[in-house]
Amino acid sequence: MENSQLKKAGLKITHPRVKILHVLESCGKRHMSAEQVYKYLLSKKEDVGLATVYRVLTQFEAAGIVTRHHFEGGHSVFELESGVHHDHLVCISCGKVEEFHDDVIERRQSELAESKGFELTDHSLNLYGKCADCN
Amino acid sequence: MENSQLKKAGLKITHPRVKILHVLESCGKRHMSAEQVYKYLLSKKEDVGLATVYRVLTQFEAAGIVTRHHFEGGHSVFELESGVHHDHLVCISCGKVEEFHDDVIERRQSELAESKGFELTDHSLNLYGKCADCN
DNA sequence: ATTTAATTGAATATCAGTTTCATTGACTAT
DNA sequence: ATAGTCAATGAAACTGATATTCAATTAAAT
Ligand SMILES: [Mn+2]
Ligand SMILES: [Mn+2]
Ligand SMILES: [Zn+2]
Ligand SMILES: [Zn+2]
Repeated sequence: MENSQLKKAGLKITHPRVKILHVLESCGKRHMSAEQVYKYLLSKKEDVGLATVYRVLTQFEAAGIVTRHHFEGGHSVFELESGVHHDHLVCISCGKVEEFHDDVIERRQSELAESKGFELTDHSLNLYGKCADCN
Repeated sequence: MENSQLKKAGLKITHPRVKILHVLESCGKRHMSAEQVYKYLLSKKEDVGLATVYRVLTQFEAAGIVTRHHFEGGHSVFELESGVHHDHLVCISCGKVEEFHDDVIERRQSELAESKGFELTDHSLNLYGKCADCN
């Protein structure tokens, strides 16, 4: 179960870590801010401090358990690492997030970086617009 | 000269606004944070408050005079609106920023959004890596 | 020159996120 | 199971980027 993930990452099996991981796995939203995770836990009467949520999410990121994204508006959102790289399409009206992966774009990015002499380590591609429901 | 840009945007021609616009046009760096603009002005003995720099840059953005970007690391960077859309390649080591435009990527983005039923309004694509000098 | 509404700088507030520190709790070795 | 040890926690204080408030100033209109 979840605990093996923590064990493998060299993290002690603590109540907050187990709960936070569980939220990410089972609450339905794939992309959540620290604030959202915290409030969700509160609503479930789980007693976890906000500082701990931030700390644990950062540890999970370092351990490769989650990925952090910076969408518009400053605050980070986290999602369980799926193992498959993808980018995001975000509805500016309702906040819905769709994921996509496009080989053509990925390849072009690499070519571009190479042509400028850059050794690419990372990229972020976010498309913003209004989703079908919000139009 | 610069003043017509302000006039056109319906902004009064004030000392801070003229100075800030002038920095963006003539200081050499195309991409600057509010902090950088502020310090540059200080170094030139121009007496402009930091709050004003933030305020004016935000007004310039609303007026379409500058574009704001959110690169990794929290703080916004601004550049004069060139009229030509482009994306960015950022060196994570020295901070150098290269601009690029790729029709293939742009087209694919539109297609992707459309296929998901999104009406695209904006996007941000940033590539991060180490530039030739930093390798 | 006078009027008036916009703009400014300094100080204060905000907001997400981080750090500190005393307390609690998870593993380890009996 | 028990005790010992060090990591993890929660609350509160702090941070850094940016926004807001407000009294004083200033650009434009008269
Ligand atoms: Mn995702
Ligand atoms: Mn640019
Ligand atoms: Zn929507
Ligand atoms: Zn570099």
